[in-house]
Amino acid sequence: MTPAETSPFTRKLSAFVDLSEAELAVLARLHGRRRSFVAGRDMAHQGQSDHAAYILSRGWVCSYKIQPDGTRQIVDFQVPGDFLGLRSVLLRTSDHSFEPIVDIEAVEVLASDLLEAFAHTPRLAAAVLWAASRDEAMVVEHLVSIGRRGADARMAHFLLELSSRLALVGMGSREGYDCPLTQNHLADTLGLSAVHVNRVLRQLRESGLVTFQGGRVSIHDHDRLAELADFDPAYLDQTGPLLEWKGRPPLSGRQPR
Amino acid sequence: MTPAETSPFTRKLSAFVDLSEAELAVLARLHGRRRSFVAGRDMAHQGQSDHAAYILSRGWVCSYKIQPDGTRQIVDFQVPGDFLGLRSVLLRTSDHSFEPIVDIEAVEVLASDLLEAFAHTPRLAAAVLWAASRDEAMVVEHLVSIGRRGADARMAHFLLELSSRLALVGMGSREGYDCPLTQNHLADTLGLSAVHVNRVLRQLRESGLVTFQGGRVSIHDHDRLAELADFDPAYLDQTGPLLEWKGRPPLSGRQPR
DNA sequence: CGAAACGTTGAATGGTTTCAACAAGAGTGG
DNA sequence: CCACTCTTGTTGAAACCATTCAACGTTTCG
Repeated sequence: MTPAETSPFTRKLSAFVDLSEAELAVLARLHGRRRSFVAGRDMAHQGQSDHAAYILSRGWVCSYKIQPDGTRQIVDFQVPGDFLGLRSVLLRTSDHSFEPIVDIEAVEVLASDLLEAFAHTPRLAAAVLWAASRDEAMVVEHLVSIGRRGADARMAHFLLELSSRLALVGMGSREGYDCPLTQNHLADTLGLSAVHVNRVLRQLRESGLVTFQGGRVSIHDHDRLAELADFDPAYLDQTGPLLEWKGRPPLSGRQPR
Repeated sequence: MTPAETSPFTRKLSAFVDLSEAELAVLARLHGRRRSFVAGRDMAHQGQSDHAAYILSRGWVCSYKIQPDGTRQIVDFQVPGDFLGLRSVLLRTSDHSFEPIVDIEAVEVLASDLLEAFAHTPRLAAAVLWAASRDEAMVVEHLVSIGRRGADARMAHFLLELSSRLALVGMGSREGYDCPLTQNHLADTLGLSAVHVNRVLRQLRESGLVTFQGGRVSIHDHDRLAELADFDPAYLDQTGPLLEWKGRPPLSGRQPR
């Protein structure tokens, strides 16, 4: 399989864990029914338990929580190659909602198939567990961002994180990437008002750091941006899971860049 | 075993999952070497990989991240009965540091023992996984708090969450609990300055909602406090993990209060 | 074409931080 | 035992960052 044919999901896992032919085959068989969802309409509601999990193949999704007063906080985003609702499947609880940012395509993964695959291919289980752990690390970094960084650093950090994530699945580079988010999405993500997001973006643009316009993020000065954001991609680049699985040798990861 | 003899950890798990005698026995055997740590000195440093996990039996710990500019963000707290460094063990990565708030006592859990127990007692694995998932839900709620709640609501929410968690292991009630945190801890937790924490506490006290003084949290008006905080304990009270483990019947949880 | 969502900008308001000063208690060493 | 320091808590005043309100331009879409 050439890289062009591999799914973003396979591509992401392969970047960190050397999977064997057999394991790749199990991964391929895992892919079930293709499903589409239209932008804006929720996929699952807060509290509702939906037993389906998906691997996102095209489009962007955000997961968020709404408060009684109407304000919302976006917890994180899923881009192609990311798991969606993994915890809902494993634990039958879904404590937040999912909204497709644009029309999306996803492959359904049945809980039974997943557990079956895990049982036969422990390294695959470890790889998926690693991906879940990486997601959690992103939420923690998000928490730090909102708690202890100013609005400009928050924005810079967020845009850089997206850059790294998208580059991993071949959807962007150090120079920039396409991004379907509105300023409202950014506001709900960063804990700011939409108005202030606009001002911060202007300031970053006028400083020659980044431009966020017309669905495109153009990074003009990656280094100064990373410095402003205090961005250390270590939490994204961790060498794969070193979990030893009952006597088997630990998974070998590739060297992070 | 009478409740008085059970460890806080067992007590916590039992509150959500009906464990059999055999499973309880495995749990008890899991308990390894007792270790103590003194207040203030870090248990493990950011980035350093320490393969030990612990179950906290006495005292409080916080996990946090420090930024280059010296500010820190506390991600969450561990109280008796909580796991400590579970992810470090499973994935050999530790992306934040642990600081004992007071002198603590913890039981070491070896990764090998844990995986062994999981293999023989899948329901135990599910129970621990459930606990980990609950921790993650708390981090998400924390994120929402910092992102979308005012300082007073944040404080109220945090104090109420602690109340629920401590009540579960018999260390507090609706009326209050002992709390060794300083106002600095609160500030680093809630993303506020220490000075402002002081003002917020005064305001809450003068409104007759809650008093935080001399290592004691006294909740005077639980209902009004919960309303201010927009506190919905659902994310803490979830009925246990419903994970079906390869054909076995799902775990039965007790009814949440 | 009209409506609705998104983006943009100014001015006023306000929540939070910073700076500064001081009080109280704990721990330290002379 | 006392001075000394360090941490924690407390309060006031000024400065600042971010929000709110309001108005308007632009684009999209039915």
